[in-house]
Amino acid sequence: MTDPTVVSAFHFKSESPVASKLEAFTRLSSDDRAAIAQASRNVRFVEPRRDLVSEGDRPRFVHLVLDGWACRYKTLPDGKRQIVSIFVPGDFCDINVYILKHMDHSIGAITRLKVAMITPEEMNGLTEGRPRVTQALWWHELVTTAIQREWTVNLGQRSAYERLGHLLVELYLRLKTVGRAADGRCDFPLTQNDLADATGLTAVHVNRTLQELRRDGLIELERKQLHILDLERLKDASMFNSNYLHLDREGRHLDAND
Amino acid sequence: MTDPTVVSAFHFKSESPVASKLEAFTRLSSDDRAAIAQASRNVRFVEPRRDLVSEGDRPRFVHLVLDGWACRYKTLPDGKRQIVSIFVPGDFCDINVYILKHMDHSIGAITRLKVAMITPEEMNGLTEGRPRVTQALWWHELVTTAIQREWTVNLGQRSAYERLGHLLVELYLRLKTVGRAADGRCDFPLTQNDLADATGLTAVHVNRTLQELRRDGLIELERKQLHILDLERLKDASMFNSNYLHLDREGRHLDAND
DNA sequence: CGTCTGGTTGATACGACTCAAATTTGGTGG
DNA sequence: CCACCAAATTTGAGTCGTATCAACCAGACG
Repeated sequence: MTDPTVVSAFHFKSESPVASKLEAFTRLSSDDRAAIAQASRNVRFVEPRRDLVSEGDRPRFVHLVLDGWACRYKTLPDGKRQIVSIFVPGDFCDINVYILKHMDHSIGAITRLKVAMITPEEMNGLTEGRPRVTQALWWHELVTTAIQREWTVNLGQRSAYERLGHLLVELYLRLKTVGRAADGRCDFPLTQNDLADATGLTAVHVNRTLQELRRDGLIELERKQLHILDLERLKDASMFNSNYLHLDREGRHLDAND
Repeated sequence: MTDPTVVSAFHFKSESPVASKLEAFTRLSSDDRAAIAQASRNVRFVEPRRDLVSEGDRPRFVHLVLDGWACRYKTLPDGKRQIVSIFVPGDFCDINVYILKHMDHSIGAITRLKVAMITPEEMNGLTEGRPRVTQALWWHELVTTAIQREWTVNLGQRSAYERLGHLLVELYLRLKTVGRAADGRCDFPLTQNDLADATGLTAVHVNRTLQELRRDGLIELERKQLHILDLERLKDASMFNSNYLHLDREGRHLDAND
């Protein structure tokens, strides 16, 4: 279906994904950008399917995803797993977590992951005297929890078909704001098992439902590449309203594509 | 089943519910308490089933629930409604919301509601020079989003029986930390319809499932009064792990009851 | 070339939904 | 205090979406 020779053409923006993300909310000065780079110079790599943070850990760093995908998940006593969030480049894991004594969930790498480890002191240094950055980080937190609420809606009210469609649209739009998606296409490293854990479905049912989405001409998904063929139709089919992403910055450049 | 003469004996604590809640995290000085009271003097009442905040509104105040119950909800184009959070006394609605342009959800009163309307300036005045309060508010936000994550798990992985059990335990424990519950008993103004919207079930199924919980001797629920007969068994039955409420303050007084 | 992970298919079972109606409860006014 | 009404709860019968279980297949990798 998709042309297999076209592989991952979306790393063209050399720009920092964090800066891109925060600029969805506000313009940053070059000093702001430099300060962000400065705070995130302590970098660590995590191999795919390994944990970055484990439930019960005492939080010591704020993590910032520089490259790759990760997920936040919780495991129940009976072994079931729920992915509660997905992190893409530019996402902070938990600004201010270090206030808590213990992590109540784990964070795992989906792909090979490049993350910045930021100490509380570095976070303070970053925000001190930079109200724009401080506000942008606040905005980031608010959007993160708005996404969490939308996931609650997704699981509570939408059918399997709508749930998957909604998740695909969300991830596509989030990747787009950090320059990792365009023209309906993006990398998509989640397995059907991951999708199942994120949507509260079984992998078997995810498989059949993805086939339906393909059959309806809404998506192509092959070899870890997602192609949304008709974003508007997919949005409608999944009752997607992007207001919860809060991308409506005043004076924001409106992209013609969508 | 329950003795109908025992009605709502849980308003015995005259203490401010906010202070109680924040003290689950840290000790407050009398100045801290006074400042909180000062910031929350602008009070408004909302009648049951009326909206306090509507989707699309520009946020202007931080709201603080002083008395009564409320819920955050989202409505889908097809008319379905998902309750994504429940607010009980002592809960802030959205610290820092005013950063966003528009609300992406509504907040509705379940009972008659007494809320404080706090301006951004008053919030600043409250936190300025009061690191303990600032930290406590941060903690409040972190716990609120941890609860949101747990709801995602609840909807994604738990059966109807577990979901309802989990929700009842959570609300009981939250009420207990603000002195509105004890001995397994608390006010419980949610209708079965509300429970359905919160758990992603239908009201009919909620009804049948509550009957199961009663039949198993786990709860009594009548006339807006909940009585959890055996908290430990109910926790087990619903795979409840309270770590996400982050009530593990160092040196915290341990209540013998549970 | 064998192994492994991820994806696909088929048959069957069950939890939760739907629709429809009856019953109980709580509030209101006469 | 009772009659009435609307809201909330309860019950029953039938259906459907998604889970379960069990194979099988394809490509990636060492």
